[in-house]
Amino acid sequence: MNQPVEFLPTLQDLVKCYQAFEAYSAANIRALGLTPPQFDIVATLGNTAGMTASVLGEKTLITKGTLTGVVDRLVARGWVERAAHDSDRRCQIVRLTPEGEALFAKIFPAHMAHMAACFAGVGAADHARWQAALQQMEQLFKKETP
Amino acid sequence: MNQPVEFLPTLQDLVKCYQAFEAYSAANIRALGLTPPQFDIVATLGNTAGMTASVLGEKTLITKGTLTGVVDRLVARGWVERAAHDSDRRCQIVRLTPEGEALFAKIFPAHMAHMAACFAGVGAADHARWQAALQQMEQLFKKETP
DNA sequence: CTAAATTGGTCCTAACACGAACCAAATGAG
DNA sequence: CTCATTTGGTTCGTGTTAGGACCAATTTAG
Repeated sequence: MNQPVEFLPTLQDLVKCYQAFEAYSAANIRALGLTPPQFDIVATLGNTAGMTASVLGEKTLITKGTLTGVVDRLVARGWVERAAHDSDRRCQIVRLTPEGEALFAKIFPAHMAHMAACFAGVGAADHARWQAALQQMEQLFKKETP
Repeated sequence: MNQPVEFLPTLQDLVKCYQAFEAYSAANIRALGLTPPQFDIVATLGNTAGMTASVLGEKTLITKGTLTGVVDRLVARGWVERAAHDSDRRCQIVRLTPEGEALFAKIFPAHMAHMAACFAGVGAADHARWQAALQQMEQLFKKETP
């Protein structure tokens, strides 16, 4: 263990890369009038018939306690609604309202275009390399997580 | 614009990789008794004579409004103190107390060891590939950020 | 079938994030 | 020198976050 910091530059690059992405993406989402978690939920619900809150939490990686509040604010703005589940009375189906669908149709393509601008001129080989690297690193952390 | 989602898997992998790291790291930091931002600040101040709040904010990527509160809590726990700047009366020097230095000496190596466990068996070539990939991607976002 | 364990959501607390408004000190232009 | 601008920090409002306590509905074990 003579070089305890050999991996630090790798981690610093990971953090800097992620934060650069996050800053770039979040600025546009806020300009579109919502917060990143709100966009995440609207994008996940778009073009679906809705899903239970727990499934929505899994897809968006938002914990259930947080999800309640985020969905509350989207309901208050009229973009999302809760409905009862047919067979399991514990479940809440969360889905977009017609206004929410209209919002999705407007902002989702806009945000995709904003992100696509970053990747102009990037080829499939680059994507393959990056995805391989990221997936390898992800496994490093997951294999140590109990 | 026929393939508007070609880059999406890359972004999803970035997010998943970062969140796997964050979850693994944060769990250990909380087990050590502080929050990730608090650890960040203690680690940044460790083995220094202190620095102004604005420099500390730049190094830790914590905005100044947030920094006030995080430093407040560290001061309340006796690990950090504020001192006047010699020549500029607007500045606050933030630095570790002796108790803060002792904390740093205890938890910083512990957390490094915890992170090093993930990278057992990873060679320099892997680090080089990953760092290159992350730096390339970071530039994609930075060059589009005004 | 009844009791225990699990699951789905909500509520609570402490902490963080960001931006904007604000104040005091320092710097600049005239 | 004097006023306008910039800089360093604090404060405030809204929203996000994790985790835990909690409750009701469901499933499992015996």
